[in-house]
Amino acid sequence: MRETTLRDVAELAGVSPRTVSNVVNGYAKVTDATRAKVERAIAELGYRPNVLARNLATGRSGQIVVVVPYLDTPYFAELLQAIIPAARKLGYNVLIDQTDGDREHEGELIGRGSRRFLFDGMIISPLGLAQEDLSVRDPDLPLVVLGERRSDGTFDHVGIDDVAASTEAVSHLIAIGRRRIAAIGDQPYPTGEAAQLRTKGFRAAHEAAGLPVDESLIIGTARFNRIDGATAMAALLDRADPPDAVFCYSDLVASGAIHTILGRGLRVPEDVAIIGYDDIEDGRYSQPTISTIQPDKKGIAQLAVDRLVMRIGSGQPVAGVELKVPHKLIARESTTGQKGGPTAGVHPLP
Amino acid sequence: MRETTLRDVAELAGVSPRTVSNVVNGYAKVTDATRAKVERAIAELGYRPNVLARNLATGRSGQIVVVVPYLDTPYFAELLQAIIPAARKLGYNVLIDQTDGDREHEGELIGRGSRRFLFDGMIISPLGLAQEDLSVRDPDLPLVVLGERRSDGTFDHVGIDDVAASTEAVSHLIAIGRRRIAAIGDQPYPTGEAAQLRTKGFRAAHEAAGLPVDESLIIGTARFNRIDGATAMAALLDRADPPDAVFCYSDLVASGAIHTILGRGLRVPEDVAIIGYDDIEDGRYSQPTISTIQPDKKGIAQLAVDRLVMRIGSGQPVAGVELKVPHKLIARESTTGQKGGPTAGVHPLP
DNA sequence: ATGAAAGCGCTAACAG
DNA sequence: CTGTTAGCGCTTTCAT
Repeated sequence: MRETTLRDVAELAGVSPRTVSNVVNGYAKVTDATRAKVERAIAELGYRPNVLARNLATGRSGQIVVVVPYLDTPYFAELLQAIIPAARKLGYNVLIDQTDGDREHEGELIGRGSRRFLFDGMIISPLGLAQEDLSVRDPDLPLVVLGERRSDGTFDHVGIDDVAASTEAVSHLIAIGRRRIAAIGDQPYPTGEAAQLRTKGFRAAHEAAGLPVDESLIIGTARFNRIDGATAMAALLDRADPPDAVFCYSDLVASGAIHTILGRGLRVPEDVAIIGYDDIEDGRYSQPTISTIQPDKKGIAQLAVDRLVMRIGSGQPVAGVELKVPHKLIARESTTGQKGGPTAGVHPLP
Repeated sequence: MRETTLRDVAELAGVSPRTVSNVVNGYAKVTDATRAKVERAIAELGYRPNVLARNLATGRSGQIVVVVPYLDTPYFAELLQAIIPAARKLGYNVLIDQTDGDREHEGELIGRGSRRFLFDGMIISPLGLAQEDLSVRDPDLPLVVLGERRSDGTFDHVGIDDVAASTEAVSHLIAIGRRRIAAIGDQPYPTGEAAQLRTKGFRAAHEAAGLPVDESLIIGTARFNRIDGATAMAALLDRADPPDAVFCYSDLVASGAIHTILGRGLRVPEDVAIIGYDDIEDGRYSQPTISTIQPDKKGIAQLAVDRLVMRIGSGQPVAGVELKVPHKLIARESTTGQKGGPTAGVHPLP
């Protein structure tokens, strides 16, 4: 049995396809009488518009793609969890791509290539792409960039103020009396802008407190994973003069660092205080709970989707803007040492 | 400037659209000479086929949708991470939906409703849907179900042998000398089949060892999250006769339980041994590392995608089958107590 | 406010 | 092996 088409509906309702289309899309003005007739016909036939046909006719797919380096990194998973419903609410389906931080893969995506018609816009959290790479792309692709890049004026950028957030994190460590503070996660090369902003905050906090920065306490890592934190922390503890606090560039790094510290029989925060970044759910349940910088993930998701849909809607190129979303310092056991029940230190959920 | 179309290519190459289509899709036999001509024209014009048009013509979207309850649950994130490349390799794009375990939402999806033409098939990990609900659905939708359901013969089901795996987990606790073993995560109601299978394994292990089951040690939880584990564990420790081991129905539950135990100044595994389920990455880094049941996630992803694509390809309905994927018991510190470096107890990655 | 008709760009049945 | 041609089902300009 053939699927019922718009034409079938038109016939049954005794109107033209044009009118049915109008009713379905709520377009032009339609008499209440005809609208009722059409709607009855639709109900009777169980008609559902064929999205594929509509896509071809309109030249739009009604889909946006979200590109992240890793899906199983809690931060990105949590972000996606927020983006999907926000997009759905505006009538867009979400396609997901993961790139493993591969520069070529990311580059191909923003160049659009073979999947050109598959999505109307893109939200990307680049890892492998350097700042300049972002400018070499399909200029017609509506684009919103997440994380630590700067807009070149052709796309929007949504993120938190990383330097300010990092400064707060390190200032917090100083405020609780720590003086030998290490940083884990620096990436002093073109694609490591995220990391560099955090290092900048690390320095700023020292300067504000009138403390010198021990350069040897800034440890670089290729990625922001647990293993990186665990390894870097081991190196720090092997020193003759280990730090009494560490600013980790992600909660995952913090988790790895804590693992190493506890594994050596030392205590957190008594021997070494730890603060992370991202406020992933794990940090609220780890032992000890992890102090962190909490970006407003829902805010990021909502803003990114709103801007992207706006860009798609406006046929014209829109000037790219920098959008800052609020963040918050969440002090938990890994710096304060205060114990509590399973939800101690958890920021109240909305 | 108009996009170049297949017709433009045909013209430039001096052949018919039909031939260009053949070349692009590698369909019928084409002379090497004409193929070369066409390919040159394609390159010259920078032609990219319009997926939207192709979709309409073929009646297929080239997309599959993966439906999970929560994206930010590590187990699902890790599974998705495996599914996406597997699907991409077979030429399918992946749409992702999260349902929050909402029965209605899941029901609407397998009924297909308005997005009927948007995807050619579905992989779903149902949470809110009971076994019977799965049978009430669009019979033309190629479907592969993940997790703990049974096939009703119209769809495929991919999963591990939960009863066997659970039995192994509990037998492991018995093998290390524990006798008062609790279970956290039972769900004795229609949508709790996953949980019930694990409870079945829990009983089976006791029976095999000739141990009685203390029914009061089987704790129900609404979900499999950290907070559920933390709360249930607190109740267990409040008893006059607390358990000396706990089988947790997910690693997240285990993580919450450990949080509670350590928070009370008790030790894992000395005072209470813990084993989880799923082998999420967190478990390899938590303190202590968590013993668990490791399902072959890549195997599940590959099998699910393969079967689904096969179903889509065969126009005819295919008899649904039960597909079992291997699992493995991974003993880590939370049961063995052995310490190690950051990767101790980690199952070697492929 | 509604009808008629021309595509959107591709695929595939039907020749040849 | 290749050309011709008729749609896929919807949107949308142009009339009326």
